[in-house]
Amino acid sequence: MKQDIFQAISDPTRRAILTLIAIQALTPNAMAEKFDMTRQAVSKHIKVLHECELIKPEHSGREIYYHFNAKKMQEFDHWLAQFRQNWETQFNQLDKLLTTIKEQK
Amino acid sequence: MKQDIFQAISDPTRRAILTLIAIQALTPNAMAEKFDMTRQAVSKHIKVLHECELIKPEHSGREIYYHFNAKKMQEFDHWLAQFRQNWETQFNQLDKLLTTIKEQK
DNA sequence: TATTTGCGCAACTTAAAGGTTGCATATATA
DNA sequence: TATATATGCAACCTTTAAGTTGCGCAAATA
Repeated sequence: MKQDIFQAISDPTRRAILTLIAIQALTPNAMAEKFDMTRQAVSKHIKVLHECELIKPEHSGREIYYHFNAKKMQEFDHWLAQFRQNWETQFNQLDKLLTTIKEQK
Repeated sequence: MKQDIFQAISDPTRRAILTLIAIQALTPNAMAEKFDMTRQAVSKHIKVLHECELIKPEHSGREIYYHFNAKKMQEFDHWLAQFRQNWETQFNQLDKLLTTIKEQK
């Protein structure tokens, strides 16, 4: 099944993996040591992250180092962009309101 | 159950609702007309979005207009921030590589 | 070569999530 | 006041997702 990037980051364990990976590439075993679950469980999360290209494997003998794919993470940024103007507007309106209250004093 | 903002946006229907709401506040019925599902199904999505404060209700008689809460959406932006530096770095490295290749020609 | 180690795949269990229908409540309108 | 409309809540069904155990394969090592 083709994974969805939004669904991929909805899981807290996967978000933790991404945070780890963003600092340094790790093998599945290395990741599993950080979490209170079996290696296979972590491996399933890796599969999800890999399928939606949030991480990239680098083979080194029988070990696999997974790297963070920042480019893919930018898809969020693009999705968020549609709301960015929205919250800037809301804050400008808040500023106006605060200024008005100030002037009334 | 306290809803998680990441889990809330993982659903495509809820993302569509947010996109609609960001432009204009809507009632549950108005939203339901946009989707191919029952009003109750949409209502459950509204409940999820409301519990994690991504939308805010405004009562008007027997109708309820739900507004987009941009401030809450910024939580994503903050989470993304930890990766932003990361992808900027990766792109700088790409720039360096391209420059090197150019110079070799 | 025999054995250990790192990894992925498959089958299974359990919990959660998205959808439905039905019903209760509050407001608007005839 | 009687009726229609807008909404939320509860019960139920079905699918999916997260976790487990067990197994097979490839690479490193004794």
